[in-house]
This record gives sequence, structure tokens and C-alpha cells, in this order.
Amino acid sequence: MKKKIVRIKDIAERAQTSKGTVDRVLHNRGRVADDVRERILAIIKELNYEPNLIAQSLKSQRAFNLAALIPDPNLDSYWEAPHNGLEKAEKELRQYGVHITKFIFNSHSETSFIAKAKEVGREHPDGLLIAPIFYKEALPFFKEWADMGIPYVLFNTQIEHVNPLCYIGQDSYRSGSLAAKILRFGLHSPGTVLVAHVNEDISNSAHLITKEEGFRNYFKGEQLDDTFKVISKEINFPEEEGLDKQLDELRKQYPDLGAVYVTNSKAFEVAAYLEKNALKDIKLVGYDLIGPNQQYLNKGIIDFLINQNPLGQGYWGIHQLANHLIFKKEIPAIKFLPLDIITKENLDYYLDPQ
Amino acid sequence: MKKKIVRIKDIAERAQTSKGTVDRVLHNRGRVADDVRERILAIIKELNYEPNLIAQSLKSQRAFNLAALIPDPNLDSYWEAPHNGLEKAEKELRQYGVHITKFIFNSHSETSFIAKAKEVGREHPDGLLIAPIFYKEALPFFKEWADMGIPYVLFNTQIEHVNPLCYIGQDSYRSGSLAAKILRFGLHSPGTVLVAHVNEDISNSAHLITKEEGFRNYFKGEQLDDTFKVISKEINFPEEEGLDKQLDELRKQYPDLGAVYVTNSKAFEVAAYLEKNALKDIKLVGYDLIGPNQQYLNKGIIDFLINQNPLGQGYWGIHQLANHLIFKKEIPAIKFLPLDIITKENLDYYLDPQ
DNA sequence: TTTAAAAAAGTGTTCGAGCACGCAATGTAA
DNA sequence: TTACATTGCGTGCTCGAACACTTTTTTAAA
Repeated sequence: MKKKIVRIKDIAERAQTSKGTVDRVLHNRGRVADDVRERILAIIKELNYEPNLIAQSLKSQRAFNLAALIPDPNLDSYWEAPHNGLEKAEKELRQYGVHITKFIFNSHSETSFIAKAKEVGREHPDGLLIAPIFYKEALPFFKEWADMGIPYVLFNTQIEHVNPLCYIGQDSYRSGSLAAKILRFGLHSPGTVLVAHVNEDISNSAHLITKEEGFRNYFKGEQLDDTFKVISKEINFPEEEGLDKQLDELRKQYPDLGAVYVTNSKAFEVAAYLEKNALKDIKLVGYDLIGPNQQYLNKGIIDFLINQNPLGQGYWGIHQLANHLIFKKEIPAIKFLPLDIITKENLDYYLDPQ
Repeated sequence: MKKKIVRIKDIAERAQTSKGTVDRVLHNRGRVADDVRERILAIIKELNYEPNLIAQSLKSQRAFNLAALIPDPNLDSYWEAPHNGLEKAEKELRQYGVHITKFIFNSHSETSFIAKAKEVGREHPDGLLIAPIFYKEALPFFKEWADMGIPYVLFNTQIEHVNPLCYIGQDSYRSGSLAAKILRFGLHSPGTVLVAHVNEDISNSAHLITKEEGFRNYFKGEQLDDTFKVISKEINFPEEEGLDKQLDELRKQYPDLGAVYVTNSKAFEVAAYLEKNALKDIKLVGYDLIGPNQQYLNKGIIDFLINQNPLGQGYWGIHQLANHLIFKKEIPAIKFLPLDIITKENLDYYLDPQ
């Protein structure tokens, strides 16, 4: 009844040879006579040998230096969570010799990204996790890393055709559709729906466009085109100014504004405006559980947040590298993280996943 | 810069003693002179020693026989997911010597539960995971297992004061509040809201009452008492009959019925009724991603499902036992799983978590 | 002071896989 | 025939923790 664990030694005994020879067959090293090799391979199959990962990693003691190229959390608190995810994964994998070096760049500065990306190359890590938020600037490096044989995992921002080991993040299109579904559920009367890209350089972030597409197509697909008018707007403003003017104007133009969908983590900016102007009936959906967003969620001004699970992105990113490098597992090219819907009542559970 | 891995040997050298003595201090076995013990403890703290789990489990090679007392998935497909979770955890932990024996009972038969519970005792497992859906019948066994020194983890149904190692599942009260929040968001005009307990023996399942409380109190707390009238009803019916009559009658009594909250996984029964009668405007929220529910979710008749994450419950249940038995970790008395909000657009991600 | 018992501390083997080392058998050239 | 390279394969140490076993030291009794 019990499954006996098959060891190299067992195989060796059965094949009337030594564990050294079995080892050579298993790892294709050294030379082994053909007949012996085949005998051993047959026995391995027959006994369904699986190497004992525990013993394996105890012995090998190999160090795996992973690099993470990721924005500075002090400049945009969204990035705190991926950092935490990285650290959580590092803790779990330290046993297996994993060590992560962070290369932190300024999310508002392409040059700092380039500088750090160059540093990564010089370090020759065994694997790389990268948030490629600068599309154009990142492109040349992918080739460089590929040439150096460094496997890289993308997260947060999906880039096609750069042949990463894996992409980890959300399906932006679906994400937009989901936001649309939620807002539509809460919309009680015909009106205008705003897609707001707040303080973001649209030209360099394709995923926001994809979100908008998903959002618009939901309304089209449900044949709600004539009930709800979807408009979109880039709202950029310097820190000290705020977005009041722009939204005032927008409301003048569309007095029947019923809902706002903020495509990034800046929903709290819109929420502040809604609160100030006591606009209780305008529904609001945004992204990410950063502090200010949580506050407005608890106040009921932001109705729902969609969680991009940034912690999970960092965590799984490292784990995928480990699965590839250490455990030699097959890695799916894309790992979509769930689109979690968060509201006041279930917020807690998503804040600190054990 | 590199974190050196601290070994027992390192501690021994620093304390000018042998690894045997350090071992005795670590495991409180044998006798150690007080001054030496303290010296060693200080060094352990100072160097922040963490035992190498890999080496640990390689050596110990101990078998852990866990038992799972859980309903038959063939009689209620809700239970398929916990079974899968169990198996997933077993696979991951096989390396550590974990083996699970399932004791499957009939979820409609108390006597079958009792019979299987007795069997568990006879097997003397090292740990037990149990879905105690029969409150009264389960009670005496907890004492028995405690006397035998078998740690048990409860899941799915929370029972107070039986001193389990841990409860894993949802916060029922919150769950009810969440359902209320969602329905309220979608309710466009004043009306009646129904809490439906479908085919469930309320007297033996306190958690459904708790859900209802959470639901009702949401409406009270938000001072929506006069806008929405919350009523609740037990809807029991034999397989061949259906619930049509009962709902027909209910609608006659409350023509302004605007939403239904089904407190268990039977939302599809209500959905079938709504579909048959083309009642598009009645919002519907229920639980669990079982097949029929998914179908009505995709059709848009069920608006949202709350995921009780039954797979996760099985998975984490086993993992908590392993954490306790194998890794000697501290276990929280309650592990609440997230209240996931599921709709057509994000359903996929919750179906088969890798 | 001797001696036995109890207490404290040290030694060495084991788990399974990885891998360095080295031995033996055969082949090849001077 | 000697010298030495090549091929094929076996041996034995290592990783860190567990634990059985042995040795040394302390304490108490004779």
C-alpha cells in the first residue's frame, strides 16, 4: 500500500552496478557503456524514479543570484507590495540558496532605468525579474540578457515578442471588462461613463489602452451603447495643482456623469474630488490597495477596487524563476493572476496574505 | 553582504561545546548545564539561527499519516473542490512523508458520519482534517480525539469551544455583509430583499444564521431599513418538485422583490426559476463555483458568486497540519480565507489555481 | 579515598543525491 | 615489452540535522 521511495542506490542494485554509474546516466555526464545505460534507463522508468528534491538541494548548496529590476517604492507606493512579495519569496527560498539583488530605478526617469538595466548585465545574475514599465528603453536589453543566457520574467507590464521565461500579471483587457461590469451593475440610470487615465504617459503604457478597450467593449457587447456614453480622458496635473479644474470642466460638459473608471492606482485623486464636492451618486472603480485608496474605499467613496495583486506578482515572479532554475519545472509562458474585486467588506483579506 | 547560513555546528563552535549539546538545547532533550544552555540560547538568538528544514526532513524520514473526514463529493459536488485541495497538498508534502487517508461520509446521513468518525479513531492518525457539518454528532468525537492527542483542524463549518488546532474557512458574518453590499450596489429602487436558505437544515448549521445576521446588519448599519425590506425564508423541497410554487407565492406576497441572497451553493435553483419566468431585474447573489452556478453566472442570471474557496480550505487545512506537525510552526487559531467576489469576467482565475 | 550512579557533553552514523577521485581494463604507440 | 592515454565504473566524502551511543565529569554514597 505504501509508496516506497526509489533511491539511486535501489536502481544501482537492480542494475548490478554502482550509484556512480546511475548518477552518470541521470545527468548525462561521464561515459557509460551503452548496454548498461539502457538497462539503467529501463529500470528508472520501471520503478518510476523521482529524484528526492530534499536531498538534492541539501547537497547542491548552489547559490542562485537573482536580480530584480523594479521601481523605487518611495516614489510610488504602488511598488511597495512587489518589494514585499520579493522578500517573502526570498525568505522561503533562502533554503535553496536563492539570493535576490534589487536594482531600483526611478519610475519617472528613463535614464535611471537604463543605468540600472546596465548594472544588471554587469552582475551576471542567474535569473532576472523585471517590471518593464519603459517599453522602448527596455527593448534592447532583452536581447542582451538573452544573449547572456539570463532567463527573465516580466511582471506588471506585458510586452509581446520579447521571449521572456514568463509574464506574470493581469489580463488588462479582462480587467477593463470587469470594471465595466461592476460599474454597469451599479448604474441606476442612463448617463456618461468616464475612463480616466490619471497622471500616466499613455504613449508608453499600452496596458492602459488595453484596459480601456476591454471596458468599452463590455458596453458594446452588452448593447448598452445607447444607454451609456463612454468617454475617456487623460488627466495629468502637477502635484500642487490637483485635478479639480479638469473634472469641473468635464462635469460641465457631461452633467449626467454617472461613473468613473480610473485605470491605475490613482483613484484616490478622483475620490478626493468627489468627496469635496459631495458627489455621492457618481460610482467610482479603480485599482490597487494603496493607503489612500483604502481610505476612500472605507468611506464608501470608492465603490470597488480591482486588486492587481502586486505582492503576488513579485512573489510568483521569483517563484517562477526558482521553479525554472532550481526545480527544473516547466513554466507557463503566461501566469495571469486573479482579478480580485475588493470592497470595504472584504478588504482585510487581501491586505496581508500569510 | 551575504547572509551566511548558520548551522548547529557554528553555534557549537562559538559556544565552545559540541553539536550534540546544542541539539539537546534546541530540542529540550537530555540534560544540559544551565550556564551552557543559556550561553547557547544567547548565541542562537544572536546569530538568528533557523534550522535547515531541508536537512531536517531529509534526516527524519518520518511518515505522517493524516486523516480527512469529509463528505462524499459524488452526492454534493461542492465537496469536489476540497478533495482536490487535499490531493494538491498531499502531492506537495509527499516529500515530507505526508500521507492522507480519506474517510468519506454521506453528507445527508448522520449515522454514516458517526461510523466514519469512529473509524478515524481506530486508525490513530497523526493529524485530522474535518468538515464538521453535523454539529451535534461531531461534538463527542472532539473530546475523544483530544484525549488521543490527535490534533484536528476544522474547515468549512466553524464550531466554537471545541479547541481545534485551527479553523479554516470564511467569516460567515462578513460574508453576509459582503453579499448585502453587492446587492445594495445593484439595487436601483426600493423594494424587498430575500435571504433564501435553500434545502438546508438551519437548526444544524449555525453559520447560515450568522450569514443572515451579517446581511441584515449591513442594511441596518447603512440606515437602509426603510428603503429595503429584508425578509428570510427556508426553502426546502424534494428533488422532483422544485421550488417554483414557493417562489411564486413569495412573489405574490412581495411584488417588489428586487434581490435574492442564497446562503449556500444552491443559487442555481433560484436562477433556474428566474430564467424560466424571465425575471431579469431580480438581482441574485449566491455561493460557490459549482457547475450549475457557473452556467447561470455566465448567462448573467446570477450576478455575483462569493467564493468560499473550498479547494483552498482543503489545501490549507492539510498545510496547517503539516506546519504544526512537521515544521513546528505556530498556527493561528483561525485562518479566514478571502471572500472572493466572482462574476462572469473573472471566473476563470478562480477555477483552477495552479 | 574509593566507587557507583547520575549528569553533562562529545562522537559518529544516517538520510539521498552530487561529485571528485581513483582504480582497473583495454587500447595505442614507441 | 614498456609507457601512457582512454574508457568505464566503483568508492567515499559532503551537505545539516537527528539521534543513538560513548566518554568524561560531577555528585553522592560507602
